[in-house]
Amino acid sequence: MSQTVDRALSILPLLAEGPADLGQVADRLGVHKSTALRLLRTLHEHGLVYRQSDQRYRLGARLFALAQEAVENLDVREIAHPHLTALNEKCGHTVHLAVYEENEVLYIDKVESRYPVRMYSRIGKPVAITVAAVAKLLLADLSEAERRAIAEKLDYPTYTARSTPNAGAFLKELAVVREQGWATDLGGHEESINCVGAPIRGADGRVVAAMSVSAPNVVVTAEELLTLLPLVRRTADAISREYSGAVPGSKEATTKAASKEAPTKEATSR
Amino acid sequence: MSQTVDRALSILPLLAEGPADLGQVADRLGVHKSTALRLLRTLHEHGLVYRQSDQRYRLGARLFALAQEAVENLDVREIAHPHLTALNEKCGHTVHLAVYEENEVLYIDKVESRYPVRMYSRIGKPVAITVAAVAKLLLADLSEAERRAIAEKLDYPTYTARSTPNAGAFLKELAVVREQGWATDLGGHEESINCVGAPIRGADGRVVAAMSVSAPNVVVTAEELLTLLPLVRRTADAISREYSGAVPGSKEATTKAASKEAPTKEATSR
DNA sequence: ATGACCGTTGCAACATTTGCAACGGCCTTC
DNA sequence: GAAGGCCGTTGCAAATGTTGCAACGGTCAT
Repeated sequence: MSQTVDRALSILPLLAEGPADLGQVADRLGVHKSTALRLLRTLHEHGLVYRQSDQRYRLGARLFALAQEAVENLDVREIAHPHLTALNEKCGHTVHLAVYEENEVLYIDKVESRYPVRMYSRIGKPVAITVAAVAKLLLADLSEAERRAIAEKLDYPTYTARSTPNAGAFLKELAVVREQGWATDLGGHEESINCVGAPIRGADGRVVAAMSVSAPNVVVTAEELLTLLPLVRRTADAISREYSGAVPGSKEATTKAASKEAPTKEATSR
Repeated sequence: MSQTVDRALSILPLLAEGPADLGQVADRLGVHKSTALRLLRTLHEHGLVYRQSDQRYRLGARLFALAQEAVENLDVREIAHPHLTALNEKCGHTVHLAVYEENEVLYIDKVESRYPVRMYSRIGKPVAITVAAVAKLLLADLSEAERRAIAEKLDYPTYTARSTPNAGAFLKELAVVREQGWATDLGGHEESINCVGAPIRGADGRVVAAMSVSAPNVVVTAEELLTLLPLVRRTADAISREYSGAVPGSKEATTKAASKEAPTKEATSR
């Protein structure tokens, strides 16, 4: 819609691939060097882009700060986190939390099977959408039209022999997941890894996030992992309750945002 | 420099505070709703902004994906290398760069005491983890639980009389290193070789790599080598700064001459 | 049903952005 | 050591893209 901004923002994914100099940026944007320079300068002023000592550009620290702030503002994550760590302490395996947004499923939290986390670097990663348990859970909650539209657009990579092969199989699987209220990924992404997952629902009953427990074959068999299902579902339900029940006030789930939002209007400065 | 882009980017930190609707964004930008709408649309197309079901805008998913990708493609070695060679030219000794990975510490770069190097044959080699300065630096940053777990599992070969003898001594040494922010290896690996090292930290303050300067006794005594410590630390800090990217608002004092940095943000029109 | 609020769109005037050409620094090459 | 090439940078005029306005349609509360 806005050409200038569009060009400027196109620089970001370009730089995410690796550092680039002015000429490269200008070329890939299809604009003059001078134009690219001005865009980069503006990005630089906002800290989204950083200039290294060899004069090449790369993504800047502010971007990470923004991403982190955004993650923290996702209140599902805030509420879920203690439950996830508790679950991890009980079963010892890796626990994931994911949300659906704009045709993507992303991990927004993770508790490693050992360490107490802080790995902000790992979260934010797009999920293997056609096979992951959390992805199935999140997509299964969409309307049939949406599900079909998305299923058609997806690629179906054959990670393993058990990967979802095509749109038809995927839609069928989603229907099953939708019906039973939980999902698995048994070696569909990596041959030796199994997952069981359950949905987290908001006050209106819609799925707002999904969680899963993952473990390698060599530690527990798929059958053993499935025995954790009740525990996983109970945890997910506990999160759901807390998530939907926490806000006594108005309509929806935007908990703390509403509290200090309304009065501010002039309060900004520079 | 570019007004349009400048406005669009100003929306991001605004949204980081919490979700906002079109009117709020327009007000705080000081522009018309229609203008704000078009900017938001462009941001939305690029996934930097997400529109929740109540029509308000939030920071979007691609922000995470970008940060994630950037982190993965961030090459410490690439950034560090010029600094390492510069240090080598100043002091003449061998300079090492190492990272921790999967219970191992590996050299990932090395500048020989003479030649400008391309000795990639040596790098990739596991480090004597119980004695090397870089190993101490990398392990010292782990959580106490992790440190202990690793210390227990390690062997403590007696390379020399000064080698770290056992887990207890190692943990104690790690505590010291963690506290003082630098490390040494005085004849712990080879009787006649001394090292001083310093950590390289990422944007979140965690140690992502470690560097050290090594020299044989016959060239410089341990005391003389220690006089290089400030230089080593300064180099490591410079690499850290460059690795994490610049801080947005303030001035930056990274490398050589900050020749023409004058144009502050006041230069804008109106 | 009425009014208010909010997001959205087409349009014309305007300001902003764009590409160009030229400069200066740095490095390699002859 | 000079010549040539490469890269980032700047001022300028043309023109393209952006802006604010006014009006529309939808939703919600009165």
